[in-house]
Amino acid sequence: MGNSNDRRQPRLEDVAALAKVSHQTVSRVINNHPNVSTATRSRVEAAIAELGYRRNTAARSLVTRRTQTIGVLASELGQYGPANTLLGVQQAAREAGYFVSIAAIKGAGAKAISDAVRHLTDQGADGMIVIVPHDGTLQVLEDLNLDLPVIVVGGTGEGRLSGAMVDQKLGARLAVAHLISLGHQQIGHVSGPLDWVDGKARVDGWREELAEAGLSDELLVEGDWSAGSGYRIGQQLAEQRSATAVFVSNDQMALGLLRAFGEKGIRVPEDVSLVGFDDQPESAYFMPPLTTVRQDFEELGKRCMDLIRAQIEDDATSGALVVKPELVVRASTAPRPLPS
Amino acid sequence: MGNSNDRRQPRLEDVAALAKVSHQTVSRVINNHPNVSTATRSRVEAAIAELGYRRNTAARSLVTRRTQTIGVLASELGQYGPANTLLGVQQAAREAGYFVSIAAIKGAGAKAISDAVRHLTDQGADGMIVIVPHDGTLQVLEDLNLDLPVIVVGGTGEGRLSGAMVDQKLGARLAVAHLISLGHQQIGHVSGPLDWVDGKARVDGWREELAEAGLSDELLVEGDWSAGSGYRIGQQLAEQRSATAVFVSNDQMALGLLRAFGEKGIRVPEDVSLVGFDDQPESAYFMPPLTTVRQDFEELGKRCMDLIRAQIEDDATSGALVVKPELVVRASTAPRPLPS
DNA sequence: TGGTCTATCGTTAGCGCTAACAGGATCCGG
DNA sequence: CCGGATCCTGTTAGCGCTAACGATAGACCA
Repeated sequence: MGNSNDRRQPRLEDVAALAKVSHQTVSRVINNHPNVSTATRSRVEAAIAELGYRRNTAARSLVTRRTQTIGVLASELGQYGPANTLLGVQQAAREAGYFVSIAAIKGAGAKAISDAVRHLTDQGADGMIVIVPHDGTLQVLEDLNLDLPVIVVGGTGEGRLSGAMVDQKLGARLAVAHLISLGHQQIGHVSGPLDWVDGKARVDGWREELAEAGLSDELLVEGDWSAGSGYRIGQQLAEQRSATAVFVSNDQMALGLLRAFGEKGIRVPEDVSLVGFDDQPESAYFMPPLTTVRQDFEELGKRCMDLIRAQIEDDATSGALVVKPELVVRASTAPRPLPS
Repeated sequence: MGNSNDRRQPRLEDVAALAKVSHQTVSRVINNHPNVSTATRSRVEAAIAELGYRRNTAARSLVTRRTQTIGVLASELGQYGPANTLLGVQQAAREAGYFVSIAAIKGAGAKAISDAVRHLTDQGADGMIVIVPHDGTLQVLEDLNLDLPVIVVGGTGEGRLSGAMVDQKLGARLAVAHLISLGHQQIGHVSGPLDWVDGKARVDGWREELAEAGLSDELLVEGDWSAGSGYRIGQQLAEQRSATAVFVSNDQMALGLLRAFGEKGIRVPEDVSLVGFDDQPESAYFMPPLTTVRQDFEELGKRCMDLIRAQIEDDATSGALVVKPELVVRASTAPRPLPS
């Protein structure tokens, strides 16, 4: 069907020949250089369209020393948050004419990270976005001392590595404030791993809000983000029965708690109120539907892309770095039960 | 710290000078050409190590006309299945020395698809893996008439587009056979959208297994994969009370059904048995823990990568294309309740 | 009218690499 | 001791593009 001539893809030269100009003029048209007359410009554009010319990225990269590629270093890509952040990055990247190359890692070992980083730099990535929200990662990255722009999703801004983030502390405070407003006084927290930046930030938010209300922050248990850990912790909490409300650091663990409570005959929200974090699509269909804190991961990804583009292109402008989370009240929270 | 001289990255020439050979010999060492003496090879390798030389991908691509990049076209990347498939692809790719570039699309419009494809080909991808399990996608892709290897995840093998797949029909039959073995005779099915290849295949499996057992296949309702659709359908089914068991085409919808049934006072599994599909990590913590069909998405991704590599490198060998699913029995299925 | 300036276009070189060929050394059988 | 085969290495050209500079023509002012 496609009448392919000898040469596979047309080159600048071919377009130039057809438009009766030099290949350099064609290059100028493509790159929107100013000094091209309207007449030749349209003649060239016609030739480009006729031949279906597409610029060869490798050749361009070779001379410009830019690959127009953003490397994304990610772990836990199977999870809702990271996957959607990647989605946001990708969308913003494509709109800006960048390619997105990914390197996934399992765990957060120094070698795994440096291997992945090397993989991305081997490809000549112009910048790197890191979606590995583990404390250790930041250290490893700093030690690698890379000479390309690096943006860390959820980066704290401390050290050299900056990034965009959802205001985790605020999210936690929203959740706790909601519980307090319902009259709860014993408010526990099932946290994520404390060596994850987000996990720690949510603990801090929980603490601060409690402190301001003069409430105790003793009921803290550390989970590992998984529903399984939520389940095990839920079983413990069910035994103790010390809290009337629990702020859980993500929706999966909240699901685990829900099941553990259900098995022990503890009703949610009648006996204990529960607030999660993330607002995955499924959370609205838990039993009961989960009150939780929504994070806009896609927006987060977009902001990161904007940031790194600003760094690469040396553009001073850049949008807000902090995305605001939002409390979504559903049916897993209720006023504090009367002490009986 | 890093004593960076004038030139940013060392080139072949620099290595050659240090090792006192020609740049071509260095190239031979890097590419493992046979005709290099052991002495010079080790001398070159030492020089490479000393300078920290890394081959320039753009330059190599320019001359070899290979980018060592696999483009992944994906939709629904936020979902468990696609995200984990991507993970598998990425792992296998990195091991094989390939880069993975992604293009995500929303929906399955012809324009969105062709834009994404163009984006990937613009980068010079050597091959493309498509994780858009929508019927229409296949047609659009065929019409684009691409001249690079394309592998479709879950591809049926019909038409020109081949791919690796999990045996969906088998998975459905496993689920239904399990229900039949428990004595159920009215076995309904909540399917995915019927214009999705996987959705249709699971319907077929459900039908076939029922037919072999001489049971009716009238109880079919079409969902849209979301928990919300499962919830709405569950409400309907609760009214009808015609089935004693339901095979649901994915775990999210099963979650929706679970909640609808719970609200209507229908107990699972005492009144109705439920089987899902996918086995997401959370499914073990549903109430009750969900019996479901496990798919190994990562393995699927790996197989696809193997396949496309074989096509690119013109290697005849290739592993099995069909990944076997596996029934995971938990607590959402029980023997048929005695008719009362 | 002549000179300078500007807008437009062409020519040349080179980014870093691999393919293709060329050349020298070594080895072997006759 | 010589011809060719074999192994190793170097030289040359070119992949497709952009940057830098050169060249030309018209505009504009003194």
